[in-house]
Amino acid sequence: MIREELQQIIFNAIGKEFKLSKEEIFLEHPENSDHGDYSTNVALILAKQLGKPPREVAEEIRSHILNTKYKILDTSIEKVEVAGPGFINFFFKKEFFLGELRQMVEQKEKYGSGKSKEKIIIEYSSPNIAKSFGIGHLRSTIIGQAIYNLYTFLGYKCIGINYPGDWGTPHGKILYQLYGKKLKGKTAKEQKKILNGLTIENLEKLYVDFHTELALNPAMEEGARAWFKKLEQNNAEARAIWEATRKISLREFERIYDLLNVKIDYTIGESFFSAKGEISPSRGGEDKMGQIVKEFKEKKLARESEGALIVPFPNDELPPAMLLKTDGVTTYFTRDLANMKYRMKRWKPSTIVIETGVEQTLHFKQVFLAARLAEIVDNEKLVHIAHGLYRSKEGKFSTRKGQTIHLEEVLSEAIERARTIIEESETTRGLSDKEKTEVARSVGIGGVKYNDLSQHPAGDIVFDWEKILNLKGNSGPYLQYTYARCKSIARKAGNSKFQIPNSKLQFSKEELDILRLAYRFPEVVKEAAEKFSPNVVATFVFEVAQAYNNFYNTHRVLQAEDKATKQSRLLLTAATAQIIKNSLSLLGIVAPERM
RNA sequence: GCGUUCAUAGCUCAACGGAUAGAGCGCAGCCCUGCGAAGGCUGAAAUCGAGGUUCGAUUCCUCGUGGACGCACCA
Repeated sequence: MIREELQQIIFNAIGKEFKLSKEEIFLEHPENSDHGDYSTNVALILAKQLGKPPREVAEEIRSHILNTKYKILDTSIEKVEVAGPGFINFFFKKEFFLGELRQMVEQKEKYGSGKSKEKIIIEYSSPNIAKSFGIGHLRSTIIGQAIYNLYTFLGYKCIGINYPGDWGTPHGKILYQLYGKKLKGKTAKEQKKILNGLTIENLEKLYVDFHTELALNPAMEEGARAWFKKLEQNNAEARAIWEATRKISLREFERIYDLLNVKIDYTIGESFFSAKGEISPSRGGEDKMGQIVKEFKEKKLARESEGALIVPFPNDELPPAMLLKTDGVTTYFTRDLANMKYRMKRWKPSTIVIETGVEQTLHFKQVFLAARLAEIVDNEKLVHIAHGLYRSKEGKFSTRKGQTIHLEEVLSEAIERARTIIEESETTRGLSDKEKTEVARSVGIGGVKYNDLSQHPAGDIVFDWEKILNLKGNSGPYLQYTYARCKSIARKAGNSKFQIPNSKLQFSKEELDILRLAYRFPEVVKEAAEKFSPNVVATFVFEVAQAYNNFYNTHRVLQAEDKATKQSRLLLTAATAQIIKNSLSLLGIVAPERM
């Protein structure tokens, strides 16, 4: 990667006595192209240490670079300049851009990919059983999937895990409601029939009703707890109802994942760790929670407090976390530790990434620290990606009050809007009804995904129908449209082979703008992965598309002035299409050839 | 009360301590007898407040203001 090569030659020039590692050498793309393609401020930093004027230091670095026989000086670099207070600016040769262009069209979907051999676990999605898939779970699902795609692209062996909430007291509530309202007094056979006919909406309504009715009848709380206890004790009836609700939910989630083009390698829910052996013998259900409690006791990391078993942290770095409640029941802290232990043992990853909402930040700090104290993990990297929440203009959505915005509703609405535009558009005239349906799906869903992924994961997202369904401006459809436009031109040109234009060819400003962006794709991917921020890719690809559209509106491709120009513009068009397609693919967005 | 985090244009968001703070929506105007107008161009419009560190601060530190999230028997 060109960026790394530049860092290397600067590193060689500044000498090892300065405390800057190669990776710390700051290189930016100046906004103003007069300042070059890359710019570094190292001279400004070193000037302080040396007590010399910054420009003088910059000049020294510059001549050191120019006086060393680097290959890229011949092949790629036009000039190196010292500018302003002491920036060193690098300008690229046309040959460099042409070389990158060639790689884009030759390497296609491999352009920018990496060869890491590390293993990384990514936990994402993790919806709750017996609730419909809300807009809130969209974030974890698609951010997690994008991270998965990014790391896979960089060569990592990724293990994607869905960790659904299929255990705990909320399930007691569902059981209580189901039994009391639908199953009471029925024979086993009748019950089975009723359970088979249930939908996710039924379950969700029961859950919401539970909380409204609870206000009038506080005894329900006790009833729910009793049902959960039955479940824990392997009561056959409780188990049958629970299994049924779980099955309904998982089937529903599969449908959504399919719609979203999300692929998850393993679904291992909370019950896997919580339920005792008898419940899930086929899944090796030994008492994983008990083992954790035992281990923490033996290592003297846990102590009793007010009747509960807690894990205090050294120097009160974090508030204590609870392993066992006063009634002896484990908590989700215990569960996540068991989870960590299980994953370390089964996969031996170098990194574990967990993607959840921000509200769990403290919890995962506690889990990670406790896991280190207990040596469940060693040098492995533990990362919690905490995404902000979807909220309405009024505040947070509450499942309990039934305010959830159903993802499916959003998706159908988006698909419908896309369909309307497709019907009006002339560009899709030749498409069959089936193809139009397919395109509407890609565009509608792509828009919803892009709306989410283009924002920094950490921030909250204000849910706005108009924005999420927007098909114009900085949106998924804008990118898809630009891609389809490029493809259309290629089709009209007969998809002829490209000849790499010779370096005498002059590029217009608009063409250079695209070239100066497109080659950054590999470093953008790397940065997005390192920061666990898919929005870095989104911002980048939007800029590329903008640059292309600007070019498109100022120059002709098919009717270019001469043959050589036409060739180079076709090449540029093909490369742009490739960059857009690769970027969208990392974001999990489909790029239709026509729309 | 304590902790974490955020505050950028009317709205929704970018910006790795760097050069003139970028976009989108919306608003005002312009551009298809030429490759896809789901497009392009032009314009108005912003760093919460007060200090500090720095050659240079939206970015780092302190204080204040306002919001979000969390702080042991929900996950």
